[in-house]
Amino acid sequence: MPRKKKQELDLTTEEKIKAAARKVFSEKGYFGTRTRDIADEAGINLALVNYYFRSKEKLFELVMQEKVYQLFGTIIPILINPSISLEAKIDIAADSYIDMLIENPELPIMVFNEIKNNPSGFGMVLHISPLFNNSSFIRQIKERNAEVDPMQFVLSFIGLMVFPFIARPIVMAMTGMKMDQFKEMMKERKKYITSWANALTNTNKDL
Amino acid sequence: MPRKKKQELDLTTEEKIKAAARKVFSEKGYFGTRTRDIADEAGINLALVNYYFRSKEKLFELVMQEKVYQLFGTIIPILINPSISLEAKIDIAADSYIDMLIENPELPIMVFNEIKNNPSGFGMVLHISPLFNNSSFIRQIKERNAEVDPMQFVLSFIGLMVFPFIARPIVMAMTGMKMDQFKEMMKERKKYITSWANALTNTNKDL
DNA sequence: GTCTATAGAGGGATAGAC
DNA sequence: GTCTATCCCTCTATAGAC
Repeated sequence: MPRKKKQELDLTTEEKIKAAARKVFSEKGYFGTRTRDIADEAGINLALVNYYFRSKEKLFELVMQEKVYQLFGTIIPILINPSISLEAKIDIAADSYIDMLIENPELPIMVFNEIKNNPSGFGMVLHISPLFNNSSFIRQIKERNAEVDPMQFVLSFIGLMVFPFIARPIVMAMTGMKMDQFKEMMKERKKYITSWANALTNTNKDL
Repeated sequence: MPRKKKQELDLTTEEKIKAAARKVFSEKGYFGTRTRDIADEAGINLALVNYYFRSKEKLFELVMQEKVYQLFGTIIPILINPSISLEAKIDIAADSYIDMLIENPELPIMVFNEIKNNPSGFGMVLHISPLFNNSSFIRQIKERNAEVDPMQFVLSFIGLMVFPFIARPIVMAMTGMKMDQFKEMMKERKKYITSWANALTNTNKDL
């Protein structure tokens, strides 16, 4: 394998195609993407897409598996780790998860939309993650405030972080924000989310 | 126009096609939909789709305009109405908006995804809605708690209602919920959202 | 208005040369 | 491994009979 000899920075053809596929599938979705788009983006020939990955569908499944793991596999391990306190989980998750989303702003809408198109296909990916059912996160929420439904809280906590990215085109259109400003706003949002998440677990005090 | 003579419940062909288009476009998106799917769903001939609506694209734009109005046009008037108090807005919006979403669970993901594919196309639809910039909702939030950024609050409030519908396939897969249970959970969620939204505007008390 | 038949373009996949 | 050329199916759109 003498491929690293000449140009250290160059990717293999296979990696070029995968990188192009990640980009184009994210932007246009499965049906909106033509294999020709991927080949052009990768700067290689159309036939090579099928040479390395049997079909458009196989390539898409590969990319989707990565995306699903990126979207869920990065936050669930934090939340179900029994040796981290609830406050620390909220802090760590809000900080690192939003950073990840800022780097991948189209990840949530892409994953949720494509899963809607093929819900059965991703059951296997998700059974890795028993977030509900006796995870430490759920137990910690119950201990903190027995009147808060843990599932409602999880939905709220994740939603507070993820939703702005899904609504991003609308938000930017309505406010006139540019991409940089949006990202700045999301960094600013971290502190709201941690304080609000802490408030949410103590709801009744406010009523 | 003797079309109501025989069967009062029957729709005109044009309405049948539009209804079918709403359903199929919602489920499969623009590129995933074939005009044949719409014709089959409507129980009519393929050629009639082009007879009544010049093209697939024109029909899609028509449907999208309806969907965008349904998703935003139903909540924004409530929020910017100066004669409703902040608490009442939160109550009314949480109640009626979630009811609407329960009736149209695929509406948010459909709209957000298709807008992502064509952000420029919907600028005109959205300029109707100056939600930010001196609306009564923004002013009321500022008055209530000067330390809460109104935009952050709006994002949170809308997100708490909308996000579960976007994540619905995942939530159902992870919890084993059926559709009826999901809808029940969302009705239950109304009271969390109102209490949490009230708590969010008073964040600092909890820190 | 509604149908059948088909034109015409586009796109996934592959054969075969190099 | 990489390219060119092309097969062949699918899909939008329309022509034209009824």
